[in-house]
Amino acid sequence: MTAARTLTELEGCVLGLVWSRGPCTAYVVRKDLLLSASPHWSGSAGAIYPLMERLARQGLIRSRPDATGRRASRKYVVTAAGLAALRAWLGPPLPPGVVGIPPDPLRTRLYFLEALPPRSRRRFLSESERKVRTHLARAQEQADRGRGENLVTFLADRGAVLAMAARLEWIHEITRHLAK
Amino acid sequence: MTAARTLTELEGCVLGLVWSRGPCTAYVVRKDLLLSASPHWSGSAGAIYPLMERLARQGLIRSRPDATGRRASRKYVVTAAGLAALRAWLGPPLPPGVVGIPPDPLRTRLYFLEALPPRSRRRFLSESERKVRTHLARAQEQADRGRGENLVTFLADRGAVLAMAARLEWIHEITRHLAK
DNA sequence: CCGCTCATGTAACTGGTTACATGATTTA
DNA sequence: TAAATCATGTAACCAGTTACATGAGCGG
Repeated sequence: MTAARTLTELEGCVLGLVWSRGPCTAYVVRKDLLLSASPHWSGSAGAIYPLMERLARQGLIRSRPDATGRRASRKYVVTAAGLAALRAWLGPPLPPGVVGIPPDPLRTRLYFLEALPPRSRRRFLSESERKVRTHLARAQEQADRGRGENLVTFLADRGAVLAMAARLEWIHEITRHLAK
Repeated sequence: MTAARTLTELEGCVLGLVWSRGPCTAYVVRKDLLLSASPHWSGSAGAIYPLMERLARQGLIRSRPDATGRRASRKYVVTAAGLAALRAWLGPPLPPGVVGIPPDPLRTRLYFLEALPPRSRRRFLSESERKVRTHLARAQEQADRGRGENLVTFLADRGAVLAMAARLEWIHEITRHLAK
């Protein structure tokens, strides 16, 4: 257990997943990320396995060999130090990177919309509209599915729904302004 | 000019900035990122200078020595190949990473809210509310400032405003549900 | 002239991606 | 039993961060 570093987003998230899943393998955590509604979480093996070793070496999670399978496998649990680190990562206090304007690759691109010829511009907007609408519907389904289960998870999923709904409204606003 | 890779978000953004600023130094680009409303763009020198060299080596931007100063300095412009690469990066087509649910570190944390003791939970929410509100106001100001200038820039800034407004609404929703 | 900020970098480090390897388990 | 998928990794690479260096111009 070396000196406490500040956790990256992925580290904090993985620590949180191990906390919420109880004793679980690295693959369970990985799957959660792979199946996440947001494409942001890649859940690549090359990220997860070394990361969890790292957390274990720092004493934030502990592993014991998994008896059930024939193959080498370990189940992880969060230690007391791990819970403290998770809480510190969660905040409060909430740093600017957490509460400030979040990144949005679609917004980033929009700043340079005029670099596209008019025809592509229109296609950019119509395709955005269509695809964002689709992803919004998917987010809505996910939230509805988890409605009865865990309230906090449902509320977190609602965040994605509201974010996508706002994005869709925004695209409509843009289209109106640029149609003239 | 080696074979075309797909650009990273930062590369695409920098290419776009050089395109929109006309001939400009690396520092001008860097400043734009440093002064950006979103904490996502760090604009660290160690990222920008090598990145722009990279783009130059690929023939996407071209530099000529800047005559005005005594010190070594170069101004960059986008080449024809650079404009093509910029347009390809902008899309359409828009990949899932661009139109899908964007990352939000606050939402990520919310999934694990129950790992906090009740008192911290309430502080987490009240601090979120307060800080998101502040950042929303700042985003609003930025949009208002650019209102008369460039329409597209204004509309892009509006995206940040709407995203933050949605976040604020979301926090209120959470607070209502958890107060009971 | 001294110190401060501007401006242009560089070097070391590191977290995450991509691609590969491989044994175990299931399915056709 | 052959093929596909599950599950657990590993190795090379790379983009971006942190921290440092350094000269130019400017305000006192």
